[in-house]
Parts: sequence; C-alpha cells; structure tokens
Amino acid sequence: MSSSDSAEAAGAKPPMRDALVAAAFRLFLERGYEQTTVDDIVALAGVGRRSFFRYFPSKEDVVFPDHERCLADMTAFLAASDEGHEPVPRVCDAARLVLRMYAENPSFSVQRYRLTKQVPGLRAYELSVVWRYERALAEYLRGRFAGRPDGTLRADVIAAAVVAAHNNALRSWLRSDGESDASTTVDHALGYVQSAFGAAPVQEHPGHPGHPEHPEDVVVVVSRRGAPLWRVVQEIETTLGRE
Amino acid sequence: MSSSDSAEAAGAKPPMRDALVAAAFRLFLERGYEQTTVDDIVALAGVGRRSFFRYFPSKEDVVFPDHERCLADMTAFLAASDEGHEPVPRVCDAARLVLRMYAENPSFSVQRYRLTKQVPGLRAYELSVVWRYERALAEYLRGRFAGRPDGTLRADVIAAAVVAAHNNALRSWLRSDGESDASTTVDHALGYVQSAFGAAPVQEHPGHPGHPEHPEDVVVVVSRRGAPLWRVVQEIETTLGRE
DNA sequence: GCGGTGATGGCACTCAGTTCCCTCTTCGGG
DNA sequence: CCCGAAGAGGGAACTGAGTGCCATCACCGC
Repeated sequence: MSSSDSAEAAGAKPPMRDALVAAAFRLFLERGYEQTTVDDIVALAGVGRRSFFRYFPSKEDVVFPDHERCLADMTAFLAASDEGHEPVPRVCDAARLVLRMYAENPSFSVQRYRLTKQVPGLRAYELSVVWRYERALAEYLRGRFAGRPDGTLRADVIAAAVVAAHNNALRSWLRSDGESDASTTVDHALGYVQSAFGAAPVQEHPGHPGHPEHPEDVVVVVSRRGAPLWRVVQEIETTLGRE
Repeated sequence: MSSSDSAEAAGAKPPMRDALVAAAFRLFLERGYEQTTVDDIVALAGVGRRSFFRYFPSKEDVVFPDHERCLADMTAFLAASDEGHEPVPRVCDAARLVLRMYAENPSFSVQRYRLTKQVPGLRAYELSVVWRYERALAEYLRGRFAGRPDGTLRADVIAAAVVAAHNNALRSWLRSDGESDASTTVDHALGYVQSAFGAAPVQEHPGHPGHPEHPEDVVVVVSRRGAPLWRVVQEIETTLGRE
C-alpha cells in the first residue's frame, strides 16, 4: 500500500518534482507558507523529506519551480544575438520572453503572486531571482556598449529600467487575475523605456541601410525654453553616444 | 570577573549593539560569514545569545546595522518635499543621501562590500534593503505623477533607473577602496538618468513662470527615419505627459 | 545471477530563530 | 528602610530548515 497506488507516480520521468510543487501549493494556499513545514509537504506528496531538498535547494525554490529554466532561456536568447540586433530592443524582447513564461500558466502565476505579495521571505527570494534576470540583461548590454563612454553605467541603468517596466506590466496583469492582455501592457511599458533610451544604441550612420523595420528608429530632439545651448548639445551627445 | 571588566560595557547607552557589530565583523573578516555562528559572535562579545536577537532580528542584519535609520532619513526627506521641488531631481538628491551615509564610514563600507560580494546570502539580503529604498522613491514619484498618464509606470522606471545609477557609482567608489570621489561619480551617473527622464515631470505650461533654474529641463525624444507619424506623435505625447 | 549506477528513504546533526522563564538592577512609593 | 513593579540581560529548551552519511531498491548491461 505504499509503492505505486498514488496517482502521481505513473507519469513521465520527473513526476516527483511536479508532485512536490502541487502538494506544496495546496498547503501554502490552505494554511499559508510559513505555517507549512517541509515535513507537511513531503507527507502529503508521500515522499521522503530528503528527496524534497534533492529537487529544491530550499523551501522557497518550490514556489519558483521554472525560473532556472527561464533564466537559461533568456541567457541563450541574448547569447544568440548578433550585431544586427539593436541592443535596447533586444533586451526588451528578452523581457517579453519572461512575461510569456508567466502567461503560459496564468492561474499558477496569479496564485504565486498572491503568495509572494504577503510573505516577506518570498518577496526577498523573488528579488534575488529578478536580480539575476537584470544582471543577465546588464551583462549583455555591457558587452554591446563596450568602448562607449559610460558603457557600464548605461547598461546598468537601461537593464534596471527594462526590468522595472516589465515588472510594472507584469504586476498589472497579475492584479487583473490574468484577464487583461499581457502583451499589450508590456509593449506599452517597454515602449516607454525605449522612448527614453531607444536611440542611444544606434550604431550605423543615418542613411546606411540598417534595419528600418524598427519603428522606434527616429530622432526628434525637443528642448525647452531657458536651456543653455551647451546643455542641449550635451544631451544630444549623450543620447547619441558620441558616435 | 564577569560583570564590568570588559571595556565595551562602560560607554554610552547602547554599547552592546556596537560591541556585537564589532565582534561580528572581526569574525566575519577572519574566518568568513558562513563559518561564523551567532554563538561565536556572542561569545566574543561576552554577552548572552538571546541578547543578539534582541538587537538584530537576524544574523544578516548585523552586517547592515544603520540601514534602518538611513531609510527613515530618506523617507523623511521625501516627505518634506513640496510642490516647488521637481520630482526627478528630488529623488536624485534622496539617492545622494544614501551615498553620503556610505561615505561617512569608508573603511566599514568597503569591508561590508567585500563581504556581500562573495556571500550569496548577504547579497540577497542587500537586495531586499535596496528594494525598500527603491520602493520609497517610487512611492514618492507615484504621488507626484498621480493623474498623469502612465504615472505609476514612469515612477517605477525612474526609481529603478535612479537606484541603478546610484549603485553603479557606489560600487565604482567601493571598488576604489573609497579613494575616488564618490560625489563626482554619483553626480555624473545621476546626470545621465536626468538626461533621459529629466523633462518628463514638468507640470506647468510652457511660458508659465516655473522653475527655470533646473538645467535638466530638456526633452530628448529619439526616433529615426522610417517611423510612422502616429508613432512619433505618440512618443512625444508620452514624453510630455499630455500636458 | 551479478556488480554497478542512480534514485530514494531514513537518521542524525548543525545552526538560526523563538519561547519561556529566571536573575539582577533600578527606581519610586510607602 | 523595605517592597514591588518594570525592564535589561541571561539561559535552557524547542522548532524547523538544510546537510551528510549510509542503507535500500530499481534498473541495466553482462
């Protein structure tokens, strides 16, 4: 009566991992995260306590079961970039990759959102996850901005802005219980970031046959009354990256 | 031989807290953070184990002993703002407040930097600390941008950009062992953020006697040939906040 | 059948953090 | 001068996360 009568033990290769996630979320939603011990989870899943920590290095990890894979996907996506990709739109696309992963399981994402919103420990853990995404974006941008003045500064700031815009859109979508259109929301948010940073990474000379399929690629400079000329020139130089 | 012969027990009101911090850092630097237990710290400080957790809610907190006060200072600084302050320069000044706190104890800051750089648990904890600063900035900006289109989005993105620029400058200063000029570095980094976002928060109509003493009031919208007209108009509207 | 390999279970241990209770001091009122 | 309240500190015992070690069992090639 203890070997194979449980329904979750008949599926594919790693049913145990999924069974642990399912058991954990059932208990987390029933009685709360901190009120659930790892022993409770493994008891409900019918496995040994040691096996839990084989699949999840910590209790927090069971709440984010697929972020490791998503981070690897994003890193691979960025590594597959070439010189033809504009850096800023590229990292925006990388952020869209993460949003798509959330959108694949709306109900799961919403449940997790409710958990992380009210458990400080999970919020802290989520921060470290998001931080790794941000570092991946920043490292890619640092490579693309190498040699440019303030290359690492620009990379860090743009990466942070992209992540913040993504999170803003994601949280708005999560608050709507997954009912709103995630793609439209994130496109709008990332469009704002590109409107602030969009033209900086332009590499080739205007007139050169580049990649005109990016609708963001136009330069309009608007200055306000009272700004000294040197300041305007400085802004243009900064924005264009002194190319 | 156990009551009052220790040197740290004769000072001001909270010598115990300082003694714990000193003992903790001695051991952390000697044998590493994870190799030091709380029992080691309290043994060296000559106090009871229970007293450690009276002053620090967790082992990680002893590494950031004054961030709670600094966060309160920053919150108070933002709360003391009025309508005369431009929001973006204001949050930049708030960030400078944090940098100043680091610069007050250069050697301590550098030691802590080396610790957090190589201990994952401390890095995660630092993220949650930085996150609270970022939320304080974002909440202030949300209030100032209320009613504006995409107010919360702008607030979140600008707060993230300011924090990223601050951290970039701070880490550059820490890597120099506190030898470089922190103020100049952070001013440069925050100047970049203001060059990207500086003009967005302008509230009054052009021509109205506002606050022309801010040289950051320049709007740079970037776009390139091939963009549809509606897209350019949309970007300009977004940047100017449809004022 | 046999030895190896990998997945799993079980046990014991460390350590962070908490709970409960004790002691000692201090201070104020009678 | 005594007494009781209050608060800082100390300390034992407990919970629970995470780890190390080893036994067990299944599967697999031989």
